[in-house]
Amino acid sequence: MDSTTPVRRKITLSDIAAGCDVSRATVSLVLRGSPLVNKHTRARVEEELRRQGYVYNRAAANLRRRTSSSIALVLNDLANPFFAEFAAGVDAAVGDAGFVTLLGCTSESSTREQAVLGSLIEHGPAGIILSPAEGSSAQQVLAAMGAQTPLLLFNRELGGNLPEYAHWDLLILDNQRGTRLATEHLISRGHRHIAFFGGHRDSSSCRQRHAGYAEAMQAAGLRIEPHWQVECAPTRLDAASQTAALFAATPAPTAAVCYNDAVALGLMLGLNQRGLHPGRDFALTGFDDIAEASMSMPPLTTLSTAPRERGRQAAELLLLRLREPSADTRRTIAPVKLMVRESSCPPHTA
Amino acid sequence: MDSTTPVRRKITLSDIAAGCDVSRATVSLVLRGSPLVNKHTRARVEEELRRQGYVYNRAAANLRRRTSSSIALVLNDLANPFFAEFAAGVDAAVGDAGFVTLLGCTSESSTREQAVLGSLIEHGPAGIILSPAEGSSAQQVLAAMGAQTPLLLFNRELGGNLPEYAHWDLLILDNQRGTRLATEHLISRGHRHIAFFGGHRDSSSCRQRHAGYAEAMQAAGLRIEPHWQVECAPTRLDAASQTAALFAATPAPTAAVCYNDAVALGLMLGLNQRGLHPGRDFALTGFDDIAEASMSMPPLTTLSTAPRERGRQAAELLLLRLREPSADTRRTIAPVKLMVRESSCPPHTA
DNA sequence: TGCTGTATTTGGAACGATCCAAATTCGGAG
DNA sequence: CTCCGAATTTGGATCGTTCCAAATACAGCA
Repeated sequence: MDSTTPVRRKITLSDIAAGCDVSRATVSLVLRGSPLVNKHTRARVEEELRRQGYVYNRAAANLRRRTSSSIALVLNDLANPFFAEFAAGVDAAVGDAGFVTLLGCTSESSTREQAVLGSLIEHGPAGIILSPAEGSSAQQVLAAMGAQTPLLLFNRELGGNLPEYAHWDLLILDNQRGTRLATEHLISRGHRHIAFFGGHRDSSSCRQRHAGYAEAMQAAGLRIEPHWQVECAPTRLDAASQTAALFAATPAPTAAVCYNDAVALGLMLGLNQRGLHPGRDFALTGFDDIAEASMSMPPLTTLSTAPRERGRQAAELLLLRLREPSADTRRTIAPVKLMVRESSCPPHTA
Repeated sequence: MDSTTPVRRKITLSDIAAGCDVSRATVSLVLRGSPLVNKHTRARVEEELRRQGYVYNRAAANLRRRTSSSIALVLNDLANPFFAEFAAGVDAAVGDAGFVTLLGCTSESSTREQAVLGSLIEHGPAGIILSPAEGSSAQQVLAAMGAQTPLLLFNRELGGNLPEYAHWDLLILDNQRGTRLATEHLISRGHRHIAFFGGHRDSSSCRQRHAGYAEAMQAAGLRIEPHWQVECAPTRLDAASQTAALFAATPAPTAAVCYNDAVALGLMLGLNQRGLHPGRDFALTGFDDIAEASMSMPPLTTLSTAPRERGRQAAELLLLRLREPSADTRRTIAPVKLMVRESSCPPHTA
């Protein structure tokens, strides 16, 4: 039975052991590259492994060794390019560390999140990376996954207060500093009437981004008109349709700090529909630096978050925790970088 | 020790059995909802499960039952929104079927693909969904994963000839019909000079899309000038920079069928840079109908592929195969739908 | 040859669940 | 009471690997 022939039964250690007349223990040692085995024996065993087309059964090994070789990744929205890039980064780092990624999507539903966590936890991952669904709470998450498995929270903090014994690390973007930089940049270009556009006030990242904007405005002694603060879903479509709200009263803003790139691109669309040229008649900034940001018309000034890099970082933080299970809880705030492009022009009237 | 207290050792069946004075077998029956156990016993056991905060060890169960509860998903490029949506669809369907998704990204490298497959196969997935990296061959894939595990190929066919005993199903888009429809549409709008823009000729999907274009042109008795066929990487950036090639000789095309949406959006950019207004001075079509297609300026005429739906479909095809391991190999060609939008205007001169 | 120390090899008991055949309990019917 | 069949429960083997203590092989040396 050579390696190109399909076999019915799965080949196990015992098959190999029997095939070259050694014990299972010896074969196991060969598989793990132990220096204990004789060179000659090793060669014979390796030949037999190839010959029978053996595949290692990691689940059985994990059971015996009481270890795990997987990391669970639970995302609120994989279809979002930001999270897709993030996932790619996580998977790369997880793979490099010899683990495998268990994926779960929650579609922004905390009910589904509980179900997904419950299902993944039964597969005994070494740790979990979770980007929580909107409105999911610490109690819910704890109930679904227990306190045994290390957790790294990404992107959002959880509602409710988490139990002190759960070692839950955190990795978030420096949202507040990001929008502060963007706002300061617009101010330095001469804008005085600056809006904050998009996002939902009940998400922690939106609150933080709004805070950065408000901070910069206040520091510059600039007043914020109520109609300059427009909420909308973080999608292009909704952003475009909310554009009118910015111009519903006077004074109209001459620039807007947008919740994220999708919103900013939608706002561009809405501006165009009103006959305004973004980057000439109206300045705006985004957040995320998604692939399209540099390719839009005009190219979008935004904050680069390097999602793939964040993915690697998240995985590495979790792996660190696995190595030191009782180390202090880490709160990591990833820097963001202002990418100045043409959308953040000076005011048209200036 | 109540459920909110962190525990050191993992709770097993035996702990529960000991805790309420029944045998392990009985607890196992309760866990699986067997009708054999007495109502009263069941209640006692369930109470104890809650009390000790038991988590099912699916790996151990799988070992004993010689089953698997995971599906591996191996993608050439997760950062691409098309595949991200696809992955979300796969994960949803896989989850609904009670399986869990094992993720692997190959970054379009067939070497990495082998490594990823080799690592995933050790976790014993019930089946694999693979969107092959460019240039990966049937022999390579077979060597990495063996012939035991059912495989569903998505999106691309493999180079080399696969062994007849491997039951490898296939799900691809109706690429050729898609571009044929797009080309016919442009012809019906009055275009005669139509280019095929973007993609690499060594990918099977690009060849199929080109074939659809050529078929429609030939059917309409239209000649194809050599400089109307421009290759470029399927990215906005490269597409934009290759725009000039279309106008390098006369007659210049008045329209282009693009390899995909990313290329089409890049071409729009390139046209703008040359002072041409896409959708007025030049018509173009894309492929994929990514989220931005309907939001671009002008909105892009393209072929809808419903990637999330394709993900569900892929998962379901694989699950079907699991149920009937020796059924005939299936080759599924998913329909695409022409979405007519403003980018496919009639010729400017007309 | 016998002895010692190092190099290799090995049986059998885990890991945490499930299967299965056999044992036990239970509620009537006779 | 006793006996029978149905309802419940159970011990022990098993899945494929690793661990561990103990067995064996092999050299070199006196």
